[in-house]
Amino acid sequence: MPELPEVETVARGLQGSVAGRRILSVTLRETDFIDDPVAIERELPGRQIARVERFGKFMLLQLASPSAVSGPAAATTKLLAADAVQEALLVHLGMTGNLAPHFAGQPLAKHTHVTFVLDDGRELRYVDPRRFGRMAYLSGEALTAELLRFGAEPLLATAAEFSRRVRSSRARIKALLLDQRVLRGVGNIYADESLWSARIHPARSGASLKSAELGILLKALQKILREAIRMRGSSISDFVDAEGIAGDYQQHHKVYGREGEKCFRCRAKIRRIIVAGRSSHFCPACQRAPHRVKLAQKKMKRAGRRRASKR
DNA sequence: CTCGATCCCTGGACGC
DNA sequence: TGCGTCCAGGGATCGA
Repeated sequence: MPELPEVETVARGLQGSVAGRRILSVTLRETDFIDDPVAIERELPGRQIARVERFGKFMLLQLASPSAVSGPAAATTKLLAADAVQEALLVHLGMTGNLAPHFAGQPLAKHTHVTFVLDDGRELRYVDPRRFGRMAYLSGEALTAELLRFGAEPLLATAAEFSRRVRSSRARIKALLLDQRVLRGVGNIYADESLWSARIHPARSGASLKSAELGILLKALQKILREAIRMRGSSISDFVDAEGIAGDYQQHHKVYGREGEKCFRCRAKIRRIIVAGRSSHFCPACQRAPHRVKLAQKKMKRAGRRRASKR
């Protein structure tokens, strides 16, 4: 499941392997995950991939304008701000997406939905069994508007702005971490890992959190994301990067996927509950439940006893 | 505003 | 071996 570190790993790989290449032609197969397939077929052929960057969980394949001179200079032009990008192919990997170059002669993997033929005998192929991904060609104001929907980059966010966004909401912190309008790029794994690190229960409301706690949480999140990027992401299910290499960070998960195992800090059993519709892994001893969760638990226990005594 | 529910989709795990 | 069922979760959407 590609989240920020996994997408960063793929984007860096593509920046190294396909930036500067020109797209000669496009072949689409399944298109239900593409915003406007016709626009892709119309706009991409003949265009040069100037640069590949990550934006939240998206990859932005920035396109050089058709008249631009190809070559190293064009490929290394640094994009300073999202609103400076004129045209781009947005690619979201969803749960099972993979975007990687292949030699043209190689057989097509099952679920290959998009093929971009490149000018060097390779093809950039998008493979996505579940099609939870998204692909869109956007330019100008439409591109700007799309990018503005998202919150701060987690690695660049300041404690003050993070704190402001979280504390003004009564939603649960787990939901807020997953909300791409608050921070862009955090998914289920890194939300759980950072909450464990900061000893915050996933069901705490944003408004209930102290600024100091949120400062610790953001620092923890940033440290975990940087570490995960260094290890090329977490490979659970079958994530591999643009070179086909698996990540290693899953070896370092402290709570994700460890239900029933012992907490590395206090040896209590890691629990899994559903928060914000997602599996949430946490240590019940290190991450204290908010009052209303405790009340709900008591209520359930009372109900359980009533049922038992009726028989 | 925030919630849960539902849907999208396939593959892997699991029980029988 | 095969078949049915459940689950994984990022995101959109809808009604409460």
